[in-house]
Amino acid sequence: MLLEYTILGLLSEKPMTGYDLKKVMAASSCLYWSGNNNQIYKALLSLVGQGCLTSETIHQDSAPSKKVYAVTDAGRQALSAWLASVPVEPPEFRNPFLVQLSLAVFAAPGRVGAMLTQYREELELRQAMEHERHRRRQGVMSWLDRQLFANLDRFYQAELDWADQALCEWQQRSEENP
Amino acid sequence: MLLEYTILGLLSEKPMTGYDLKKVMAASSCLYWSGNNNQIYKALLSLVGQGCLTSETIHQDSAPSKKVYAVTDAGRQALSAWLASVPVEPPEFRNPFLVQLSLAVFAAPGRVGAMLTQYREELELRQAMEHERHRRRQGVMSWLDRQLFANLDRFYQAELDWADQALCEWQQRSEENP
DNA sequence: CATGCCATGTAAGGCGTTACATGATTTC
DNA sequence: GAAATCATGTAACGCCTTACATGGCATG
Repeated sequence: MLLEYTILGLLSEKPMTGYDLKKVMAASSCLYWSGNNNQIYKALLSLVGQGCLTSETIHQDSAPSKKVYAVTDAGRQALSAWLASVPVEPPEFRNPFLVQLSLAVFAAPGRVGAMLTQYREELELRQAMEHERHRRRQGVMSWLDRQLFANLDRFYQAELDWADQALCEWQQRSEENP
Repeated sequence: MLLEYTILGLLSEKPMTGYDLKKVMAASSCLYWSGNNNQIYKALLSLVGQGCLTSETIHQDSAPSKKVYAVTDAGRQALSAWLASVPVEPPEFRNPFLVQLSLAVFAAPGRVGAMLTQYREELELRQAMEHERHRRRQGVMSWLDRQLFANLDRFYQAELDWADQALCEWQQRSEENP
């Protein structure tokens, strides 16, 4: 559902092919789908069937033919009707590391410190990658882009702060109960 | 995979039935599976097949028979081998609200303010629920429990702070470009 | 000569969810 | 008398992922 409306939204800005959509999704940090063919091409077909999109086939000489999709009035209406009706959804925060950590505390306490350190490093790496992406686009960031970046950055920062404190408390605990 | 090892971990603390596991998962905030029958009973069967669990059927007079599962030595070994070998996994943060917001900025800018406010309220509610759970268990919280709570709380707080700032910046922007 | 990009699509399967089915006992 | 708890399991389905298939063109 969300994916279909997302496609509708992306195509509202400018008509695109399925291949373009795939790249946009892969490049975005908030569009969390993998951007795989199966979903995108099926969704496009479905949206055309619902009258929300039109498709125009363009033949190219030095590349395979492509289908450019554009949003219809019905599509624009469907999108805004949906936006007006859906309740805001809560974020879902799935952290397999927390599960791993819980298991380790009982089954391999010796590894807890190393795991926390590794987690920290992983987070720092990802945060740095996001910062790099941000740096490169400086100047061409819209209000929305800035908010999306800020959201992700706060998330990473919160996790990093947590990891620091958890590691600190773990070391204290290890000294007390050796 | 993770689910199976999680079950192994939970049963390491004490033998339980599938029904018990379901309740433990539903009660946990870091065990993000819905705790549905289909997965749990299948996983238990699979783990028995792998020799990681034994099951003992217990007949009860005033309730249906139940199967109590316990971890074998092979199971304990499999768990610690896995813990020693898996790399720490990064958190996956899927926030459908960010997608909704992105769409709204273009397709329904008039709703953006209300959406941010609603998101804030939703977050506050969930944070309050977590605090309540925390308050009730005060005193019986292990180091791990405290860390898991702290992690979730930092997450909510980061989102709340973000929402505040986004709302503030949105209102400023609205005044500048009316 | 290999790799990668452009571009569309299909196939197979894993993971996860809700809902269904059963049936006795306890609680309001 | 209705609803929840205990307890195990099945069925159907949706979502999402990887991998496969095709084939020309460009780049190193």
